[in-house]
Amino acid sequence: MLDPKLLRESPEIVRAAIARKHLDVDLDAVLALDTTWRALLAEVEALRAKQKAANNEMAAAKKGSPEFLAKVQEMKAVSQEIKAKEENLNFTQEKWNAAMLALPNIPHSSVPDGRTPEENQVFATNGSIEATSPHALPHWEIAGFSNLVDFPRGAKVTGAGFPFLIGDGAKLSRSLLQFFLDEDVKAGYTEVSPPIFVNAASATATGQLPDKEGQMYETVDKLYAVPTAEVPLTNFFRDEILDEDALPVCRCAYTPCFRREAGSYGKDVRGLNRVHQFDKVELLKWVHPSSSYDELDKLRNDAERLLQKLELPYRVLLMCGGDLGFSQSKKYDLEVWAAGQKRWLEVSSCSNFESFQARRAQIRFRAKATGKPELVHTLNGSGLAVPRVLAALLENNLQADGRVKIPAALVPYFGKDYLSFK
RNA sequence: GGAGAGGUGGCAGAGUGGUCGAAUGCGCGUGCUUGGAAAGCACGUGUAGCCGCAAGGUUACCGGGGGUUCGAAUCCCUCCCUCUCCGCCA
Repeated sequence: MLDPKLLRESPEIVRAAIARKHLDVDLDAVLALDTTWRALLAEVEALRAKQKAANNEMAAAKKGSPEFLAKVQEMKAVSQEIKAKEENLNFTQEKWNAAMLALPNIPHSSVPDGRTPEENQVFATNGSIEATSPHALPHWEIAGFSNLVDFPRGAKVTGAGFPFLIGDGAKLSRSLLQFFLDEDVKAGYTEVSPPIFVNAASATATGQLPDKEGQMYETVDKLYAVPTAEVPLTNFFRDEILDEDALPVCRCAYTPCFRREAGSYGKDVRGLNRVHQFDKVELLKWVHPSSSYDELDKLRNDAERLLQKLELPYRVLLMCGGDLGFSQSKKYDLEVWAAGQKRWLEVSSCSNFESFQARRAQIRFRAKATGKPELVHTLNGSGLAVPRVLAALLENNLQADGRVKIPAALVPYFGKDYLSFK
Protein backbone atom coordinates (compact mmCIF):
# COMPACT_ATOMS: atom_id res chain seq x y z
CA MET A 1 0.00 0.00 0.00
CA LEU A 2 1.14 3.51 -0.79
CA ASP A 3 1.29 6.42 1.61
CA PRO A 4 -2.09 8.19 1.31
CA LYS A 5 -0.24 11.48 1.76
CA LEU A 6 1.81 10.80 -1.36
CA LEU A 7 -1.37 10.28 -3.32
CA ARG A 8 -2.85 13.57 -2.09
CA GLU A 9 0.25 15.71 -2.37
CA SER A 10 1.83 14.24 -5.51
CA PRO A 11 -0.76 12.32 -7.52
CA GLU A 12 1.41 12.82 -10.62
CA ILE A 13 4.07 10.53 -9.09
CA VAL A 14 1.49 7.79 -8.62
CA ARG A 15 0.12 8.40 -12.11
CA ALA A 16 3.61 8.02 -13.56
CA ALA A 17 4.15 4.80 -11.60
CA ILE A 18 0.95 3.31 -12.96
CA ALA A 19 2.07 4.25 -16.46
CA ARG A 20 5.54 2.75 -16.01
CA LYS A 21 4.04 -0.51 -14.81
CA HIS A 22 1.55 -0.42 -17.69
CA LEU A 23 -1.38 -0.95 -15.38
CA ASP A 24 -4.90 0.28 -15.83
CA VAL A 25 -6.05 2.12 -12.71
CA ASP A 26 -8.55 4.98 -12.57
CA LEU A 27 -6.58 7.29 -10.31
CA ASP A 28 -9.07 10.14 -10.53
CA ALA A 29 -11.75 7.87 -9.12
CA VAL A 30 -9.46 7.04 -6.20
CA LEU A 31 -8.76 10.72 -5.57
CA ALA A 32 -12.48 11.55 -5.64
CA LEU A 33 -13.17 8.72 -3.23
CA ASP A 34 -10.47 10.05 -0.93
CA THR A 35 -12.06 13.50 -0.87
CA THR A 36 -15.49 12.06 -0.14
CA TRP A 37 -14.16 9.86 2.61
CA ARG A 38 -12.39 12.73 4.37
CA ALA A 39 -15.50 14.94 4.22
CA LEU A 40 -17.66 12.20 5.72
CA LEU A 41 -15.09 11.57 8.42
CA ALA A 42 -15.13 15.22 9.44
CA GLU A 43 -18.93 15.19 9.66
CA VAL A 44 -19.07 12.08 11.82
CA GLU A 45 -16.31 13.35 14.09
CA ALA A 46 -18.09 16.65 14.66
CA LEU A 47 -21.24 14.77 15.68
CA ARG A 48 -19.28 12.52 18.01
CA ALA A 49 -17.69 15.57 19.62
CA LYS A 50 -21.18 16.94 20.25
CA GLN A 51 -22.23 13.65 21.75
CA LYS A 52 -19.20 13.56 23.98
CA ALA A 53 -19.79 17.09 25.26
CA ALA A 54 -23.42 16.24 26.05
CA ASN A 55 -22.27 13.12 27.80
CA ASN A 56 -20.13 15.15 30.18
CA GLU A 57 -23.01 17.52 30.91
CA MET A 58 -25.30 14.59 31.66
CA ALA A 59 -22.75 13.04 33.97
CA ALA A 60 -22.74 16.24 36.02
CA ALA A 61 -26.54 16.68 35.97
CA LYS A 62 -28.95 14.91 38.28
CA LYS A 63 -30.18 11.65 36.82
CA GLY A 64 -33.94 12.16 36.70
CA SER A 65 -33.99 15.96 36.39
CA PRO A 66 -35.99 17.62 33.60
CA GLU A 67 -32.88 19.00 31.92
CA PHE A 68 -31.34 15.52 31.99
CA LEU A 69 -34.39 13.97 30.36
CA ALA A 70 -34.48 16.74 27.78
CA LYS A 71 -30.86 16.02 26.95
CA VAL A 72 -31.60 12.36 26.49
CA GLN A 73 -34.30 13.23 23.96
CA GLU A 74 -32.01 15.64 22.16
CA MET A 75 -29.18 13.14 22.01
CA LYS A 76 -31.41 10.37 20.72
CA ALA A 77 -31.71 12.33 17.50
CA VAL A 78 -27.96 12.90 17.33
CA SER A 79 -27.37 9.24 17.96
CA GLN A 80 -29.64 8.33 15.04
CA GLU A 81 -27.82 10.77 12.80
CA ILE A 82 -24.43 9.35 13.75
CA LYS A 83 -25.58 5.83 13.02
CA ALA A 84 -26.80 6.78 9.57
CA LYS A 85 -23.71 8.79 8.66
CA GLU A 86 -21.40 6.18 10.12
CA GLU A 87 -22.87 3.54 7.88
CA ASN A 88 -22.12 5.69 4.88
CA LEU A 89 -18.64 6.44 6.21
CA ASN A 90 -17.83 2.78 6.74
CA PHE A 91 -19.07 1.89 3.28
CA THR A 92 -16.94 4.65 1.77
CA GLN A 93 -13.95 3.69 3.84
CA GLU A 94 -14.12 0.11 2.64
CA LYS A 95 -14.19 1.29 -0.95
CA TRP A 96 -11.32 3.69 -0.20
CA ASN A 97 -9.31 0.90 1.36
CA ALA A 98 -9.86 -1.41 -1.60
CA ALA A 99 -8.91 1.39 -3.99
CA MET A 100 -5.72 2.15 -2.06
CA LEU A 101 -4.77 -1.53 -2.11
CA ALA A 102 -5.19 -1.49 -5.88
CA LEU A 103 -2.50 1.17 -6.35
CA PRO A 104 0.89 -0.30 -7.30
CA ASN A 105 4.21 0.49 -5.70
CA ILE A 106 6.40 3.16 -7.31
CA PRO A 107 9.24 1.79 -9.48
CA HIS A 108 12.72 2.96 -8.51
CA SER A 109 14.37 5.48 -10.84
CA SER A 110 16.93 2.84 -11.90
CA VAL A 111 14.20 0.55 -13.27
CA PRO A 112 14.25 0.49 -17.09
CA ASP A 113 11.17 1.33 -19.10
CA GLY A 114 9.41 -1.47 -20.89
CA ARG A 115 6.20 -3.39 -21.13
CA THR A 116 7.06 -7.04 -21.78
CA PRO A 117 9.53 -9.60 -20.40
CA GLU A 118 11.55 -9.15 -23.62
CA GLU A 119 12.36 -5.62 -22.49
CA ASN A 120 14.01 -6.70 -19.26
CA GLN A 121 17.70 -5.80 -19.19
CA VAL A 122 20.38 -8.44 -18.93
CA PHE A 123 22.18 -7.03 -15.92
CA ALA A 124 24.93 -9.67 -15.71
CA THR A 125 25.87 -13.11 -16.94
CA ASN A 126 28.11 -15.65 -15.30
CA GLY A 127 29.64 -18.82 -16.63
CA SER A 128 29.56 -20.12 -20.18
CA ILE A 129 26.58 -21.92 -21.62
CA GLU A 130 28.95 -23.57 -24.12
CA ALA A 131 30.88 -25.16 -21.26
CA THR A 132 27.94 -27.36 -20.29
CA SER A 133 27.81 -31.04 -21.19
CA PRO A 134 27.65 -31.95 -24.87
CA HIS A 135 25.42 -34.85 -23.81
CA ALA A 136 22.79 -32.60 -22.24
CA LEU A 137 19.14 -33.61 -22.56
CA PRO A 138 15.93 -32.15 -21.20
CA HIS A 139 15.89 -33.70 -17.74
CA TRP A 140 12.64 -35.61 -18.35
CA GLU A 141 14.24 -37.35 -21.34
CA ILE A 142 17.28 -38.62 -19.45
CA ALA A 143 17.30 -42.41 -19.23
CA GLY A 144 16.19 -43.44 -15.76
CA PHE A 145 14.83 -40.00 -14.80
CA SER A 146 11.56 -41.50 -13.60
CA ASN A 147 13.55 -43.65 -11.16
CA LEU A 148 14.49 -40.44 -9.34
CA VAL A 149 11.43 -38.28 -10.01
CA ASP A 150 8.15 -40.17 -10.25
CA PHE A 151 5.35 -38.05 -11.67
CA PRO A 152 2.82 -40.82 -12.46
CA ARG A 153 2.82 -42.13 -8.90
CA GLY A 154 2.65 -38.61 -7.55
CA ALA A 155 -0.40 -38.06 -9.74
CA LYS A 156 -1.96 -41.25 -8.42
CA VAL A 157 -1.32 -40.41 -4.78
CA THR A 158 -2.03 -36.67 -4.87
CA GLY A 159 -2.45 -35.14 -8.31
CA ALA A 160 -0.55 -33.78 -11.30
CA GLY A 161 2.48 -31.73 -10.33
CA PHE A 162 3.18 -33.51 -7.04
CA PRO A 163 6.11 -35.78 -7.92
CA PHE A 164 7.85 -38.23 -5.64
CA LEU A 165 11.62 -37.76 -5.36
CA ILE A 166 13.38 -41.07 -4.87
CA GLY A 167 16.88 -42.29 -4.08
CA ASP A 168 19.56 -39.98 -5.45
CA GLY A 169 16.81 -37.56 -6.55
CA ALA A 170 15.60 -37.14 -2.98
CA LYS A 171 19.14 -37.00 -1.72
CA LEU A 172 20.24 -34.37 -4.24
CA SER A 173 17.25 -32.26 -3.31
CA ARG A 174 18.06 -32.55 0.39
CA SER A 175 21.75 -31.83 -0.31
CA LEU A 176 20.86 -28.65 -2.16
CA LEU A 177 18.63 -27.46 0.67
CA GLN A 178 21.27 -28.08 3.26
CA PHE A 179 23.93 -26.44 1.10
CA PHE A 180 21.74 -23.37 0.53
CA LEU A 181 20.91 -22.99 4.22
CA ASP A 182 24.51 -23.41 5.32
CA GLU A 183 25.73 -20.84 2.79
CA ASP A 184 22.97 -18.39 3.71
CA VAL A 185 23.75 -18.70 7.40
CA LYS A 186 27.43 -18.08 6.59
CA ALA A 187 26.35 -14.93 4.74
CA GLY A 188 24.72 -13.63 7.92
CA TYR A 189 21.13 -14.82 7.71
CA THR A 190 19.52 -16.39 10.75
CA GLU A 191 17.84 -19.67 9.96
CA VAL A 192 14.13 -19.91 10.75
CA SER A 193 11.77 -22.84 10.45
CA PRO A 194 8.34 -21.25 10.12
CA PRO A 195 4.79 -22.62 10.07
CA ILE A 196 3.82 -23.69 6.57
CA PHE A 197 0.18 -22.72 6.98
CA VAL A 198 -0.83 -19.11 7.54
CA ASN A 199 -4.09 -17.39 8.42
CA ALA A 200 -5.97 -14.89 6.28
CA ALA A 201 -4.50 -11.87 8.08
CA SER A 202 -0.97 -12.97 7.18
CA ALA A 203 -1.85 -13.75 3.58
CA THR A 204 -3.44 -10.31 3.34
CA ALA A 205 -0.43 -8.50 4.76
CA THR A 206 1.89 -9.91 2.10
CA GLY A 207 -0.63 -9.40 -0.70
CA GLN A 208 -1.81 -12.92 -1.50
CA LEU A 209 -5.24 -11.84 -0.35
CA PRO A 210 -7.51 -10.48 -1.59
CA ASP A 211 -7.68 -11.36 -5.31
CA LYS A 212 -5.12 -14.15 -5.43
CA GLU A 213 -6.80 -16.73 -3.21
CA GLY A 214 -7.10 -18.98 -6.26
CA GLN A 215 -3.34 -19.42 -6.29
CA MET A 216 -3.16 -20.92 -2.81
CA TYR A 217 -4.37 -24.18 -1.30
CA GLU A 218 -6.86 -23.51 1.44
CA THR A 219 -7.83 -25.81 4.31
CA VAL A 220 -11.23 -26.27 5.95
CA ASP A 221 -9.84 -24.29 8.88
CA LYS A 222 -9.36 -21.27 6.61
CA LEU A 223 -5.61 -21.66 6.72
CA TYR A 224 -3.52 -21.34 3.59
CA ALA A 225 -0.60 -23.56 2.57
CA VAL A 226 2.28 -21.13 2.05
CA PRO A 227 3.14 -20.34 -1.59
CA THR A 228 6.57 -19.18 -0.33
CA ALA A 229 8.32 -18.80 3.02
CA GLU A 230 8.12 -15.06 2.41
CA VAL A 231 4.60 -15.08 3.84
CA PRO A 232 5.22 -16.49 7.34
CA LEU A 233 8.65 -14.87 7.48
CA THR A 234 7.45 -11.36 6.67
CA ASN A 235 4.51 -11.66 9.04
CA PHE A 236 6.81 -12.55 11.94
CA PHE A 237 7.13 -8.84 12.75
CA ARG A 238 3.62 -7.83 11.69
CA ASP A 239 2.21 -5.03 13.86
CA GLU A 240 5.50 -4.61 15.68
CA ILE A 241 7.93 -1.76 16.28
CA LEU A 242 11.59 -2.81 16.14
CA ASP A 243 14.62 -1.13 17.65
CA GLU A 244 16.53 0.89 15.09
CA ASP A 245 19.73 -0.79 16.31
CA ALA A 246 18.31 -4.20 15.46
CA LEU A 247 18.27 -3.36 11.73
CA PRO A 248 19.00 -4.89 9.37
CA VAL A 249 17.37 -8.18 10.36
CA CYS A 250 18.39 -10.92 7.93
CA ARG A 251 16.70 -14.30 7.95
CA CYS A 252 16.48 -17.37 5.78
CA ALA A 253 13.99 -20.20 5.85
CA TYR A 254 13.37 -23.45 4.08
CA THR A 255 9.78 -24.45 3.45
CA PRO A 256 7.97 -26.51 0.92
CA CYS A 257 5.98 -24.11 -1.28
CA PHE A 258 2.50 -24.85 -2.55
CA ARG A 259 1.08 -23.24 -5.67
CA ARG A 260 -2.07 -24.19 -7.51
CA GLU A 261 -0.75 -22.71 -10.78
CA ALA A 262 -4.26 -22.88 -12.23
CA GLY A 263 -4.32 -22.74 -16.00
CA SER A 264 -0.64 -23.50 -16.57
CA TYR A 265 0.21 -25.80 -19.45
CA GLY A 266 2.72 -26.44 -22.25
CA LYS A 267 6.48 -26.69 -22.33
CA ASP A 268 6.87 -24.32 -19.37
CA VAL A 269 5.47 -26.97 -17.10
CA ARG A 270 7.28 -30.05 -18.37
CA GLY A 271 9.16 -32.06 -15.79
CA LEU A 272 10.39 -30.10 -12.81
CA ASN A 273 9.98 -26.69 -14.44
CA ARG A 274 6.73 -26.02 -12.67
CA VAL A 275 5.17 -28.15 -9.96
CA HIS A 276 2.52 -27.61 -7.31
CA GLN A 277 4.81 -28.43 -4.41
CA PHE A 278 8.48 -27.58 -4.35
CA ASP A 279 11.24 -26.88 -1.86
CA LYS A 280 12.77 -23.45 -1.59
CA VAL A 281 15.00 -21.46 0.72
CA GLU A 282 13.91 -17.86 1.01
CA LEU A 283 16.03 -14.88 2.07
CA LEU A 284 14.35 -11.99 3.83
CA LYS A 285 15.56 -8.67 5.15
CA TRP A 286 14.02 -5.91 7.22
CA VAL A 287 16.22 -2.86 6.73
CA HIS A 288 16.54 0.84 7.38
CA PRO A 289 15.05 2.84 4.48
CA SER A 290 18.37 4.61 3.90
CA SER A 291 20.19 1.38 3.01
CA SER A 292 17.60 -0.73 1.24
CA TYR A 293 19.18 -0.53 -2.23
CA ASP A 294 22.61 -1.48 -0.90
CA GLU A 295 20.93 -4.36 0.87
CA LEU A 296 19.22 -5.39 -2.36
CA ASP A 297 22.60 -5.63 -4.10
CA LYS A 298 23.94 -7.73 -1.24
CA LEU A 299 20.91 -9.97 -1.30
CA ARG A 300 21.29 -10.54 -5.03
CA ASN A 301 24.99 -11.31 -4.56
CA ASP A 302 24.15 -13.81 -1.83
CA ALA A 303 21.79 -15.62 -4.19
CA GLU A 304 24.25 -15.43 -7.10
CA ARG A 305 27.04 -16.92 -5.01
CA LEU A 306 25.05 -20.13 -4.62
CA LEU A 307 24.89 -20.60 -8.39
CA GLN A 308 28.57 -19.74 -8.71
CA LYS A 309 29.54 -22.37 -6.17
CA LEU A 310 27.39 -24.89 -8.00
CA GLU A 311 29.24 -23.91 -11.21
CA LEU A 312 25.98 -23.31 -13.03
CA PRO A 313 25.83 -20.67 -15.81
CA TYR A 314 23.25 -18.04 -15.07
CA ARG A 315 22.18 -14.55 -15.97
CA VAL A 316 20.70 -11.73 -13.96
CA LEU A 317 17.78 -9.78 -15.38
CA LEU A 318 16.82 -6.32 -14.23
CA MET A 319 13.07 -6.23 -14.62
CA CYS A 320 11.53 -3.45 -16.65
CA GLY A 321 8.55 -1.47 -15.34
CA GLY A 322 5.97 -3.57 -17.11
CA ASP A 323 7.36 -6.86 -15.79
CA LEU A 324 8.18 -5.58 -12.33
CA GLY A 325 5.22 -6.82 -10.38
CA PHE A 326 2.62 -4.91 -8.46
CA SER A 327 4.33 -4.43 -5.12
CA GLN A 328 8.04 -4.26 -6.05
CA SER A 329 10.09 -1.10 -6.48
CA LYS A 330 12.96 -2.96 -8.10
CA LYS A 331 13.50 -6.58 -8.95
CA TYR A 332 16.25 -8.82 -10.29
CA ASP A 333 15.56 -12.31 -11.58
CA LEU A 334 18.27 -14.96 -11.50
CA GLU A 335 17.94 -17.46 -14.33
CA VAL A 336 19.96 -20.63 -14.54
CA TRP A 337 20.86 -22.16 -17.90
CA ALA A 338 19.29 -25.56 -18.52
CA ALA A 339 21.47 -27.00 -21.29
CA GLY A 340 19.12 -29.82 -22.26
CA GLN A 341 16.09 -27.63 -22.74
CA LYS A 342 18.33 -24.85 -24.02
CA ARG A 343 16.48 -22.26 -22.01
CA TRP A 344 16.82 -20.09 -18.94
CA LEU A 345 14.92 -21.11 -15.80
CA GLU A 346 14.08 -18.60 -13.09
CA VAL A 347 15.47 -19.78 -9.77
CA SER A 348 15.41 -16.58 -7.74
CA SER A 349 13.67 -13.27 -7.74
CA CYS A 350 15.27 -10.57 -5.57
CA SER A 351 13.10 -7.58 -4.78
CA ASN A 352 12.99 -4.40 -2.82
CA PHE A 353 9.48 -3.56 -1.66
CA GLU A 354 10.57 -0.38 0.09
CA SER A 355 7.78 0.42 2.59
CA PHE A 356 4.97 -1.00 0.43
CA GLN A 357 4.73 -4.32 2.29
CA ALA A 358 5.70 -2.79 5.61
CA ARG A 359 2.80 -0.34 5.50
CA ARG A 360 0.38 -3.12 4.77
CA ALA A 361 1.87 -5.32 7.49
CA GLN A 362 2.59 -2.41 9.87
CA ILE A 363 6.24 -3.27 10.46
CA ARG A 364 8.08 -0.27 11.85
CA PHE A 365 11.17 0.75 13.76
CA ARG A 366 11.60 3.53 16.28
CA ALA A 367 13.87 6.19 14.79
CA LYS A 368 16.36 7.24 17.43
CA ALA A 369 16.62 10.80 16.14
CA THR A 370 12.92 11.57 16.45
CA GLY A 371 11.69 8.85 18.79
CA LYS A 372 8.91 8.23 16.28
CA PRO A 373 8.05 4.95 14.55
CA GLU A 374 8.88 4.72 10.85
CA LEU A 375 8.17 1.99 8.34
CA VAL A 376 11.01 -0.42 7.58
CA HIS A 377 11.89 -1.47 4.06
CA THR A 378 11.47 -5.15 3.27
CA LEU A 379 13.40 -7.19 0.73
CA ASN A 380 13.31 -10.80 -0.25
CA GLY A 381 14.69 -13.26 -2.71
CA SER A 382 15.02 -16.97 -3.18
CA GLY A 383 18.21 -18.58 -2.12
CA LEU A 384 17.23 -20.76 -4.05
CA ALA A 385 14.32 -22.76 -5.50
CA VAL A 386 15.36 -26.41 -5.57
CA PRO A 387 13.62 -28.23 -8.45
CA ARG A 388 14.87 -25.97 -11.23
CA VAL A 389 18.40 -25.97 -9.86
CA LEU A 390 18.15 -29.73 -9.67
CA ALA A 391 16.92 -29.84 -13.27
CA ALA A 392 19.82 -27.66 -14.44
CA LEU A 393 22.33 -29.85 -12.62
CA LEU A 394 20.93 -32.99 -14.21
CA GLU A 395 20.97 -31.48 -17.68
CA ASN A 396 24.20 -29.50 -17.63
CA ASN A 397 26.30 -32.14 -15.90
CA LEU A 398 25.06 -35.23 -17.72
CA GLN A 399 28.00 -37.42 -18.73
CA ALA A 400 28.43 -39.74 -21.72
CA ASP A 401 27.95 -42.71 -19.40
CA GLY A 402 24.56 -41.45 -18.23
CA ARG A 403 25.70 -40.30 -14.82
CA VAL A 404 25.62 -36.73 -13.50
CA LYS A 405 28.71 -35.05 -12.13
CA ILE A 406 28.11 -33.41 -8.77
CA PRO A 407 29.79 -29.98 -8.36
CA ALA A 408 32.63 -29.96 -5.84
CA ALA A 409 30.82 -27.67 -3.39
CA LEU A 410 27.95 -30.12 -3.18
CA VAL A 411 29.96 -33.33 -2.84
CA PRO A 412 30.32 -33.05 0.95
CA TYR A 413 26.53 -32.88 1.16
CA PHE A 414 25.73 -35.48 -1.48
CA GLY A 415 28.41 -37.86 -0.31
CA LYS A 416 29.67 -38.93 -3.74
CA ASP A 417 30.96 -37.40 -6.95
CA TYR A 418 28.33 -38.76 -9.34
CA LEU A 419 24.59 -39.20 -9.31
CA SER A 420 23.18 -42.33 -10.88
CA PHE A 421 19.73 -42.87 -12.37
CA LYS A 422 19.56 -46.52 -11.44
C1' G B 1 -11.81 -32.76 22.26
C1' G B 2 -14.31 -31.66 27.55
C1' A B 3 -14.63 -28.36 32.05
C1' G B 4 -13.11 -23.85 34.34
C1' A B 5 -10.40 -19.00 34.70
C1' G B 6 -8.70 -14.91 32.17
C1' G B 7 -7.09 -11.15 28.03
C1' U B 8 -6.54 -3.17 30.19
C1' G B 9 -0.72 1.44 28.15
C1' G B 10 6.80 -0.82 27.66
C1' C B 11 5.77 -4.15 32.26
C1' A B 12 2.82 -5.03 36.73
C1' G B 13 -1.98 -3.82 38.04
C1' A B 14 -6.80 -0.89 39.49
C1' G B 15 -11.24 0.25 37.28
C1' U B 16 -18.48 -3.36 36.62
C1' G B 17 -22.73 2.15 32.67
C1' G B 18 -21.42 8.75 32.51
C1' U B 19 -16.64 13.98 34.33
C1' C B 20 -11.98 7.26 31.93
C1' G B 21 -7.19 7.47 27.09
C1' A B 22 -7.90 5.20 31.71
C1' A B 23 -5.66 5.37 39.13
C1' U B 24 -1.19 3.55 41.28
C1' G B 25 3.63 1.29 41.08
C1' C B 26 7.87 0.00 38.09
C1' G B 27 10.51 1.32 33.82
C1' C B 28 12.05 5.29 30.51
C1' G B 29 13.24 10.76 29.43
C1' U B 30 14.41 15.88 30.97
C1' G B 31 15.60 19.08 34.92
C1' C B 32 16.82 20.17 40.18
C1' U B 33 19.98 18.31 43.99
C1' U B 34 25.54 16.29 44.29
C1' G B 35 32.60 16.86 43.89
C1' G B 36 30.37 12.58 41.22
C1' A B 37 26.71 8.87 41.73
C1' A B 38 22.61 6.60 44.32
C1' A B 39 18.46 8.16 46.85
C1' G B 40 15.08 12.15 46.81
C1' C B 41 12.15 15.96 44.36
C1' A B 42 9.61 18.25 39.91
C1' C B 43 7.82 17.69 35.16
C1' G B 44 7.13 14.56 31.13
C1' U B 45 6.46 9.68 28.81
C1' G B 46 1.23 5.11 23.80
C1' U B 47 -0.47 4.41 18.55
C1' A B 48 -3.12 6.02 14.46
C1' G B 49 -6.68 8.83 11.25
C1' C B 50 -8.69 13.64 9.89
C1' C B 51 -8.44 19.35 9.93
C1' G B 52 -4.35 23.08 10.15
C1' C B 53 1.56 26.59 7.15
C1' A B 54 2.12 26.08 12.26
C1' A B 55 0.70 26.48 17.21
C1' G B 56 -2.92 23.49 17.99
C1' G B 57 -7.73 21.12 17.43
C1' U B 58 -10.56 16.70 16.82
C1' U B 59 -11.82 11.49 16.59
C1' A B 60 -10.67 6.37 17.30
C1' C B 61 -8.15 2.46 19.97
C1' C B 62 -8.94 -1.38 27.15
C1' G B 63 -7.80 -9.22 22.43
C1' G B 64 -10.99 -9.03 17.14
C1' G B 65 -15.96 -8.32 15.25
C1' G B 66 -21.14 -7.31 16.20
C1' G B 67 -25.22 -5.67 19.53
C1' U B 68 -27.99 -3.02 23.70
C1' U B 69 -27.97 2.34 25.38
C1' C B 70 -28.71 9.33 25.01
C1' G B 71 -23.81 7.27 26.74
C1' A B 72 -19.76 0.95 26.97
C1' A B 73 -13.03 -0.80 29.25
C1' U B 74 -17.60 -1.88 32.19
C1' C B 75 -23.82 -5.23 30.00
C1' C B 76 -25.12 -9.07 25.86
C1' C B 77 -23.64 -12.22 21.48
C1' U B 78 -19.71 -14.23 18.66
C1' C B 79 -14.75 -15.37 17.19
C1' C B 80 -9.51 -15.60 18.50
C1' C B 81 -5.71 -16.26 22.05
C1' U B 82 -3.48 -17.52 27.03
C1' C B 83 -3.57 -20.29 31.63
C1' U B 84 -5.34 -24.58 34.96
C1' C B 85 -7.45 -29.51 35.23
C1' C B 86 -9.08 -33.87 32.35
C1' G B 87 -8.83 -36.74 27.74
C1' C B 88 -5.90 -38.01 23.40
C1' C B 89 -1.17 -38.16 21.02
C1' A B 90 4.26 -37.88 17.36
